[in-house]
Amino acid sequence: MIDIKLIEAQPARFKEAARTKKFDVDIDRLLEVYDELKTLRQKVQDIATEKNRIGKAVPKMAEQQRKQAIAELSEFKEQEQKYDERIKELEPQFEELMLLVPQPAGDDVPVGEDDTENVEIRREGQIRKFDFKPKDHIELGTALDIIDVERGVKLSGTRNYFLKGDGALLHWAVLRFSLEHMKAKGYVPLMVPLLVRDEAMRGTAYYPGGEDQAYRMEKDELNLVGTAEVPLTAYHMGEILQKEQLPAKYVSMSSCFRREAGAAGKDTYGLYRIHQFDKVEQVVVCENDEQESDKYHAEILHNSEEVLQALELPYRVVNVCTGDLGRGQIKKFDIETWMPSRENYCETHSASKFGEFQSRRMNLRYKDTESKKNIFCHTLNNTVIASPRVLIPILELYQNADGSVTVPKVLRPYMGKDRITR
RNA sequence: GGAGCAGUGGCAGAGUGGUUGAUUGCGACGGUCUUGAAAACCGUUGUGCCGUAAGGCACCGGGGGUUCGAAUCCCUCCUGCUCCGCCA
Repeated sequence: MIDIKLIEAQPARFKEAARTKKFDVDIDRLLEVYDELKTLRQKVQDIATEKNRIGKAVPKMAEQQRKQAIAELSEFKEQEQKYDERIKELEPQFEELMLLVPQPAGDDVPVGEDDTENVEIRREGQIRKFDFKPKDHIELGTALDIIDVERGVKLSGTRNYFLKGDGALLHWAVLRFSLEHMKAKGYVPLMVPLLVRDEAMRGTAYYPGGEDQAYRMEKDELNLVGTAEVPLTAYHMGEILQKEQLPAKYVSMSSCFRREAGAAGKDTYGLYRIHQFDKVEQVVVCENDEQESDKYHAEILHNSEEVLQALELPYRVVNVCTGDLGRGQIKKFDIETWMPSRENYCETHSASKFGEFQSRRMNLRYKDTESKKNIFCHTLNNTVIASPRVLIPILELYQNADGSVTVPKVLRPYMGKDRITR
C-alpha cells in the first residue's frame, strides 16, 4: 500500500507506475473519494467537538436547561448520522482502490512489457555439452522409477506427481542442504502455518488480485499459501518491533500450493509447473532505509547463488522489467537455472524488494530510537531452493550415458550414495 | 463439538453509564542529591487522523447497536483460559 499523501502529491507518478507495470487502477477516482472523505471527516469532527462541549455541561445543568441542551444535541446527532452514512459508503471504496495502487518500480528497473524484456545481468557456470543424446527429467525419472507422474495424476489430477525412492530422497536432500545453508548464516528457521487468513494474503499483497491462484478453504475462510513468504513476512503483522530486532531474518521450509489457474496448456510437461511443491524461503524485515534495503536485497540474492554454486548448476541473474513486476515490488532479480530439456534458462528463484509496501498493508512497524516514531519496516524475500523444479536441472545435467544420475557432491551426505541407478 | 470464564496503556492491575485517554504499582526516560552508584524526591512516559500552530477528533480485542452521553449496557465476530467429548 502506498501513502495516500504521496499519491495526492504526485498522482502522475502513480498513474505512470500503473501503466508501466500493467496494473489497472483509477487514481483520479481514488483522489476524488479521498477528497470527499476528508471533507466529510472534517465536518463530523466539528460536530463532535460541539457535541462534546455541550455534553460535558449537561450533568451540571438545571432541569429546564438540560432539556434544551439535549434537544440541541439530538439535532447534531442527526446531521452527524447523515455524514456518517456517506462515509461508510466511501470508506470501502477508498480501501479497495488503495489496495490496487502499484508501487512504482525503482529507477534502475528496465521498462518492458513482459518477461521477454527482462535484462540479463550476468551468467555463472558452464553449460554442459553432452556427447550422447541426453534425456529429459521425466524420461530419466520414469526409467529410474524415482518420478511417477501417472499415479500423481490418477490421485490428484493434472500437475500432480509422486517422487519415489531416491527421487524423494533427492528432493529432501536439496531442501535440507539449503535450509542448513541459511541456518549457518544466522537466519532463524520457522515452521509456519500454511493455512492463513485473508489478512495475511492481503498484507503480503497476494490479495486482491491473486485469489484465483490460491486454494481456499471456504468453510474456514482460510487460504493455502503459495509460498512461505506469506507466513514468514506476516509473522510480525500488526506489531511494533524494537529497532534492535532488525534486521529480522527468517528461513522456512514449507510446502507451497498453487492453482495455476489461467496457465492451462502452459508448461504442461514435467515437473516445471505443478500444484504442490516444497520450498526453502528467506525473508528479511529491515529498517526503513533505501541503502539497508538494497544491502539485504543483494544479500538474499547472494545466499541463493551460493546454493546454486554449491550444486554446481549454471544459471543467470536477470533484472526483471516493469511489466513483469508484481504490484508491490520495487525491484526483482530472478535467477534462472539452465534446463537442458527446455533449452533455456528458466526461473528457479525470485528475489523481491518491497520497500514499505507490504509493511503498510499489514501495519508492521518498528520504534525508531532517535525520533521515537513508529516507522514502517522494509521487507524482502527470495527463494533459497524450490523443489522439484530444481530437480529438473539436477537430473538432466548430472545424467550419465547409461541413464544413471550422479548425485551432486554437496548432497551426497544426505543421500548416502553418489549415484542414482535403476 | 458441548459447557463456562476472560480480553483495559511496555508489563501488572483499578475502573459497571456523565469533565476518565482512563486511579495505582512496576519498568523506562529526564532532573535534584552523590566522588560514583544505589536509595529517596520531582517530572515525563500509548497510537492514529485534521491543523503552520494553538488546538481539535478518534481509539479501553474487532465490528455493530442502545443513549443527549459507553471502557462501563446489548448483539456479533476474533483471541486466550478451564472442564467434558473426540483424536494424529
